[in-house]
Amino acid sequence: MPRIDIPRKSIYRLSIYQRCLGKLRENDVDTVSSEALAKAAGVKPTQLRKDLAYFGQFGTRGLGYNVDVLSNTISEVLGHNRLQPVILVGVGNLGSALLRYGGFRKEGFEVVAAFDVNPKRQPDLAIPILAITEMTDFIQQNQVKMAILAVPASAAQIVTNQMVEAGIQAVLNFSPSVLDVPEHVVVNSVDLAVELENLSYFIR
Amino acid sequence: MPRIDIPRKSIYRLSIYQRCLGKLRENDVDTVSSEALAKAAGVKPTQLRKDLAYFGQFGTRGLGYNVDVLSNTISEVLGHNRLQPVILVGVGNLGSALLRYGGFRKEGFEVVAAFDVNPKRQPDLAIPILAITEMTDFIQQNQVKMAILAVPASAAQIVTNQMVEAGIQAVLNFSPSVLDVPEHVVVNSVDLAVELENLSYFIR
DNA sequence: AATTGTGAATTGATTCACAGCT
DNA sequence: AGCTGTGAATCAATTCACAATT
Repeated sequence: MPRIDIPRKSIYRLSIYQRCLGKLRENDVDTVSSEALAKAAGVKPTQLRKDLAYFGQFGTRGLGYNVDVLSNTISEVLGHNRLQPVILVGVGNLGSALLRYGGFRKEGFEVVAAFDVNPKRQPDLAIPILAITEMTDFIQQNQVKMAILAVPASAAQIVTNQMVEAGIQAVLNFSPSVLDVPEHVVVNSVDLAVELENLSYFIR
Repeated sequence: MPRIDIPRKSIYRLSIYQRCLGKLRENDVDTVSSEALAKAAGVKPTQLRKDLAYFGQFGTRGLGYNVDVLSNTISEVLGHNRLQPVILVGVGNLGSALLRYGGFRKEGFEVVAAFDVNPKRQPDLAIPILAITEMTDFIQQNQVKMAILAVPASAAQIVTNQMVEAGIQAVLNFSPSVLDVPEHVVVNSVDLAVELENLSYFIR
């Protein structure tokens, strides 16, 4: 599978298309043109078609795309047809908000456990909050591959090393720090302060 | 100022460099080479130099960069020397976590008010939570230019229109939707589900 | 001797333009 | 006739290679 040399941004856009297709589905639309879908996703039609072309041919010339078929195909490409288990590390403000945030499940992810240095009880949450010392075992026993990291910058690299050691292959990093990971591990960082700073540059 | 045609990613990286410089400062380092700083920021030295070159020449050949000088310069470029007021709209799980998250202030942003359809009291917060009907006036009276949007997808576009109408020029969007805004408004979107989906693609 | 600053080369992503289906 | 799929062309970002400077 030529996962390499497909632009990462294309993969991002696939998720956006997927969400737009979901809405069309709800409205019982069954066919959509690249023009209409692109508009909903905020991109150009040619870009949408190019993005899809990396994975095959899913449309019908003269007609457009079948909403269900395309949606299923994208699900398959993104590899989230079955529920993917995720752990969350760092149950501070942001961490606990993310736990409560239901949006993941709908998209095929399940936060199966959370870890913190001091695992104070959060009784309104269905998910167990465990001591960080139990993390390695948990990852290994449950074959977890994905982690959400919401610890302070000072702990980020240490915790990451531990997770990677235990078998984590993908990290969604909310800590304001640059993580150093081996080749085979993917990191996506969401840095709130950086996003704000970036915006402030663009307001003249 | 040729703010146009400077890659947006360069601006992002400037923020990262800035943070690394902060750490060096704390450790009383006063000179740093492009190589060392680039390493800390997770980029190549040439890229760092190119990024800086968009704005001028700040280094000394044979020596490197003065940490204070460079840091101040970047602050100036990013335009956050003075505290920038920000409003937050949508005080749900994510929204209230963001309010509690102190990280913004340190980086030059102050959340001056929060808005929600039903402004239930959150007594532990220093910031007033106001009805969304008061938003327009507040924006205009306080000349607020930046907003953090944390409402559900269904409300996102409507609220955005209202904010933009009132004078907001930059939006940090946490809602899972593609926002349609006029030319002069900047949007940065952080879509948690999309980030996870993206990661899940890369774990074979 | 060391390290920046930068034009040229390269690599990558987007858009165009149109051939190919239905 | 309409809309997809795609090679070619353009546009953008990164990296190289080295001249310039301290």
